[in-house]
Amino acid sequence: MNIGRASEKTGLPVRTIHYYEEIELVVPARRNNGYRDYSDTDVHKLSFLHRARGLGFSVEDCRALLTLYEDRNRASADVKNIAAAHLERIEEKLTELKSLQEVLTHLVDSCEGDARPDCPILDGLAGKPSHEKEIAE
Amino acid sequence: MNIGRASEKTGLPVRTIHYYEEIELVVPARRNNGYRDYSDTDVHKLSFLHRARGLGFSVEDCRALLTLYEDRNRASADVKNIAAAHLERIEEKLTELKSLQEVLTHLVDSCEGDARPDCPILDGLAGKPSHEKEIAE
DNA sequence: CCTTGACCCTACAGTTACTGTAGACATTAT
DNA sequence: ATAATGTCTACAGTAACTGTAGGGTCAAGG
Repeated sequence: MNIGRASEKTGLPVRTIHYYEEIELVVPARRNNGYRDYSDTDVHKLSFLHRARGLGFSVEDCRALLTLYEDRNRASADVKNIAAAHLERIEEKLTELKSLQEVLTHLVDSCEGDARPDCPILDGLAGKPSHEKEIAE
Repeated sequence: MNIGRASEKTGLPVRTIHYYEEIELVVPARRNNGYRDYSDTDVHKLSFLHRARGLGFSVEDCRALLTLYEDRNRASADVKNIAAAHLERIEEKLTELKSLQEVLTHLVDSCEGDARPDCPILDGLAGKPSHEKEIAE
């Protein structure tokens, strides 16, 4: 399929898809007229990139993860190691997201309506346990 | 405290902390000798930035979130709207992270040991329901 | 067949968010 | 006192896009 359709399907801007070809992350086939021709597999990879990049994984992280996708015919020990390492990072991110969510939820719930100059919940923004006090340096 | 200590406490490189001053995200006090002097509040903000950036929020998103932190003395309707909007995005990210986690977990579990050329779990990488088939374009 | 509008191409420049380095001053350790 | 370490500013470089210009391609209507 053409790049425009691939862009629609994946949510990635055309220019970004161009870029991913340039850095050899997703290199599509070409038609006789020079147009890029994206397979469904290519589109999967692009969707995956959209996701993973949006979650703060670097392009090189993504390259490693895409390798899992492509190297499934090869020795799986390496594949497993890479995947496991990324799983750990995903779990960390999950924990952090949840705490961010909690803090914002409290913020919305408890500061609604009236201003509270010293709302202690905000201290949680940085992940600091709420019982800690500010200590002047 | 000095920038080096702030760097240790937050996990952010010194150069990045410089940058956040340059773009007026976290502007510390200065000592007589010209050294930056970070308060605990500054360190909170930096830790928060470290987190939120790692989770794929843009610097401008972070600026809005830090505004919540600083503007707690002001009208809270705007604050609430901003926080609520970000909560939605956090929930989306949570969903995506969880599905990424699930896919990688299956990958590690089921492709362990022996190579499976057509492991259907990999299709999930792009978030595609597993019953869908590849259809040549 | 011709044109017109939507889509595609490459190439080059600009932006965001850092990151590295150099040269100089300040502070701390021996 | 001196050496190591920490900090300063300023400028340059990198990663990951993003915008734009100038031109070719294609499908539909006249």
